[in-house]
Amino acid sequence: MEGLNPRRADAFVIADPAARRDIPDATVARLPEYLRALTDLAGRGVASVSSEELATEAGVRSTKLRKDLSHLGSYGVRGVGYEVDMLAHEITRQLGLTQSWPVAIVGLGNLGHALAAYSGFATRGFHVVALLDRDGEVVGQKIAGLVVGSVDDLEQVVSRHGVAIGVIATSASSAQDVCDRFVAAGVRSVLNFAPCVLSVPEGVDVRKVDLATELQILAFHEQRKTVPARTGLPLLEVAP
Amino acid sequence: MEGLNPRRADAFVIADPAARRDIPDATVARLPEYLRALTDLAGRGVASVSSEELATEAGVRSTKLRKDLSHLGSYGVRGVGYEVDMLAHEITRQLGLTQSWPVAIVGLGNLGHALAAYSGFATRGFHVVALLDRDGEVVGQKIAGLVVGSVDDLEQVVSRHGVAIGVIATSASSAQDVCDRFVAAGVRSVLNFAPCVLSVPEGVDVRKVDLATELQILAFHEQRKTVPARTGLPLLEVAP
DNA sequence: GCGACTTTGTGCGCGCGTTCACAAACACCT
DNA sequence: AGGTGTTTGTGAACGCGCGCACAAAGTCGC
Repeated sequence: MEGLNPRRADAFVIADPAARRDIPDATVARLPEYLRALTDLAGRGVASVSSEELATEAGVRSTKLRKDLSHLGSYGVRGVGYEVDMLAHEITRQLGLTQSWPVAIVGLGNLGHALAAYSGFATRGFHVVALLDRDGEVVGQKIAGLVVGSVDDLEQVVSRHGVAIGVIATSASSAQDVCDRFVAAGVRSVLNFAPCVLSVPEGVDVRKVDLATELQILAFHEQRKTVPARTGLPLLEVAP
Repeated sequence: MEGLNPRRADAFVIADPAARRDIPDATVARLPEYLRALTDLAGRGVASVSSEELATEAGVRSTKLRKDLSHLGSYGVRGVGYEVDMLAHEITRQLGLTQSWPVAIVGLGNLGHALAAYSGFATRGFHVVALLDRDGEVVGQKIAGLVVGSVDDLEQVVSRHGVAIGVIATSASSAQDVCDRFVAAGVRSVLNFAPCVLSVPEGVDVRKVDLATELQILAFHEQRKTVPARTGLPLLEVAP
């Protein structure tokens, strides 16, 4: 695409148009969904999409999609749309998924077990390099093609495999300890499935996924649906 | 649990101070975390907390916590703090967790299996009433004390158990179909683990959890940390 | 080659959410 | 009782993100 629109100054690096401009967090959070939609479309043999179609596929409004994409640069063609492969590649690059990131999973209970076997990781830019557990019963077992190691070797595993992202699927009581050791070993990105808050130093990112939390948020809205006005009683109508 | 929060009320229920004021979405999303923190504290025997302590426990700033709580009413005592039990009960009530919600899980692959066995559901306001799968190989198996039923019986299961929340842990290709049947059967809250967008009619809430998405967001930031300036080429160094 | 049409990219206004600063309210001490 | 100290609750300012409206830029038909 560099060659298409370069009206001037070909002598200098035209590549990376708005390259390192900081991308809003809200946009970053949606890029994976766009990438997934694009991958779907590519799989169906679609070569080109309009922002309207892609937005529908990704579950957002087309204006929002276009504004999001504008932060990456100008990769569409007016009057036509976006080339699927090219846009997918660009988002892949922006997300840093041109390489596959090595991931370590600690805690192989029900959830950890499922994560280890989750194929979505491998197909979307990650590969699990190590499984660690505290329980001697679990250590040594083979899960999803990997032998579970002892959590005692965490530092060694991190440095040997260059683990970039640590996944914590332990109980809440062990999570902070595991997190501290990840951080001490140099890991600066953590995905936490334990229902607790992790404290980390500046420069370390933590994302939390709590299944019960999601259900509770749904419950809140569900309750408001099923009980339109609390009960029959005449609530005090405080006029503002 | 109905007995605790009786609909009736002797005409003058002063309780429900700012009762049905609409609570901002951002606040609702944090209430589960506050509840978890409070439950932790109660378990440790703490009877009273300041907003500062509770905020630390929940991973937010105290001002944000206080503003959030102010939307529920005035449950603190100035100069003292919040009574743990009372505040926990109030949040529980607001989230609609005074009752336990019946949940059905469809799709018992790795993830669905882990969800079925996840104890966090039971302890935090939900109980799994049914497990459904399409695969005849899986149907009939006993998982976490429940016999897996056929997805063909979905409608029947929903109405018999009064399923309020449907959890979709199928492949992306089956998710929309399962969702449609949930909705048709009267379910208005769906938690989707499949990597795809679900379209639902007005009045139905869908929350999506995508594990790969979370990792990809982390990868974006990780990349920006490890590659301060893109690659070897002489990028324009915009001095900050 | 030119006009009509389509679709992208973006400046602008608005609303929500977060943070700050401070008054209100309560406990405790003398 | 009154003064002091502590902590809550909230009005107000600020910043971010979303949606709208429209200009820019390309394609297509004739």
